[in-house]
Amino acid sequence: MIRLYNTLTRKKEELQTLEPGVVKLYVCGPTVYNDAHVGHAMSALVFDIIRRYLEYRGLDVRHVMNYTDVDDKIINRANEMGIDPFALSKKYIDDFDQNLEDLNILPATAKPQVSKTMPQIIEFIQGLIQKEAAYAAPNGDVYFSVSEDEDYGKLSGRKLDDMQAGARIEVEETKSHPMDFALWKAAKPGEPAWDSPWGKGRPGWHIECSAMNLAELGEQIDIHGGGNDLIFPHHENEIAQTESFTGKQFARYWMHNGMLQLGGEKMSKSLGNIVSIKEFLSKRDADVMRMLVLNGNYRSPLMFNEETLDGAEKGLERIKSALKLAPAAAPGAAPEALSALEKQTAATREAFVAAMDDDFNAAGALGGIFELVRAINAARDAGATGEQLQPAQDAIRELAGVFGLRLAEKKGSGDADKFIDLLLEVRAEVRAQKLWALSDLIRDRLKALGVTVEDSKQGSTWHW
RNA sequence: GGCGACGUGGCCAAGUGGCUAAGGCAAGGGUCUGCAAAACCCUGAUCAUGGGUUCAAAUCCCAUCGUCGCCUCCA
Repeated sequence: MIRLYNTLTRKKEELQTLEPGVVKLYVCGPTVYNDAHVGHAMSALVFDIIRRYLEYRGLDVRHVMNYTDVDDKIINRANEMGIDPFALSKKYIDDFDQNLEDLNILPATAKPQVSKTMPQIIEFIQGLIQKEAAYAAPNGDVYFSVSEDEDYGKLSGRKLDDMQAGARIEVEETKSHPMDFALWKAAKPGEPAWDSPWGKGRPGWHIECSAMNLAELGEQIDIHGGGNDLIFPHHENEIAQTESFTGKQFARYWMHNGMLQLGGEKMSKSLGNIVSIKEFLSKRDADVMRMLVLNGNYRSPLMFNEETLDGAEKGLERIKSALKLAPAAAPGAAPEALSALEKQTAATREAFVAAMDDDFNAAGALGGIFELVRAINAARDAGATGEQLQPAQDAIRELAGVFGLRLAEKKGSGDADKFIDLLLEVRAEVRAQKLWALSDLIRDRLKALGVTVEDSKQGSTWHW
């Protein structure tokens, strides 16, 4: 039984899907006007891990992630750069797709864009007007009427009366309630615009997700996800729109990831404390970012700094250490040692599922994996053969695979490999003659170049 | 000011009523090694603070302090 924390009810609930064996998952994607940063990566990783786990548990996941490609920021930036807004958004959509691939994130099964969903958006707005949940203002704007919505505020736990007190002073005259939000914005000169019953214009931010959800997944979905900074107003408004339109419950479960913290505050474009995904990947392996996410709780803030990244990277190395082969001459481990390894393998598998079933507790599941790592390394030290280690190592690969970890060996510039091999061959001769000073010099100089040499009775190995 | 989440060893963090409070990183000691590295073994927290409920609380309730997010665009 899979349980997950539902923002709507503030409780963990059992996952019961609308259709047996199928999970309809919608995750809010980025507004594409700039390089995506590691905060976006966190969100994408969280839901990738969730998706992979649901699939591991035998569920068919229909995963939709949208691109917001019509927006003030895109238009402004394109104008600044003197280029077409669609050329700009296209570039950043391609970039983001590449970022996701580099991070080993499975592509969504559908990736709708606002600019390609315009008829459905207009139809949606018309429907809301017909139901008197929305109204067109004289200037060509269309607003959603929050006071017509009985349970507005249920996701974020806000009440309209409370919010009015803090509402901005400069309320637009055309709104009948200060909290009403735009479904359609009348075109201003120089902006991309589409024809509509209310004149030329473009959609507001929230309506696109409601319309794309409806178009891709239908009136009701299982899980709606996104960063917790979207709870209000974005997700609140999505609920208001869709439920007013369909008269049915929209998403059954709302899942929100915590914010990535850089220097004690949320990483965001507006604060300017950004590390782009591209920049991150030029310095560290994609697995490191994933480890960082796995070691935390997806709902909590995630500390992103050199110390936590180093910890994640070392932890990753530790998991990889379990995959090292047994020496060819291994004599075989004693029966007690082998049964301990078998026991731990089974225990780790069991702990993994138990932890992940409980609101995707990856950190707990990871703990079990590390215990198996220790058991494997201990068995190898105790003389286990490759064949004896195999089942446990397969379990590591399998479970790490569910997490989306690649566990690939670090790669240097491939051309150097055969020269390093050659150097170590020569060094082996030097060592045979017990010329330790020279042997150590080679090892130290290689270390300075990023190559780590490890000596053992069976010979020397190296890695980047 | 309002709403929400949270505060576990130096750092990251699991655990939400009851066996010895997981695990990773860092640190120290040891085994192995010519020396290192890797691996393995060993060492440390009574759970922000103060009350309360209970036979029993890190785990429930109240208060205080602190951190973060949202209330404007944001993953």
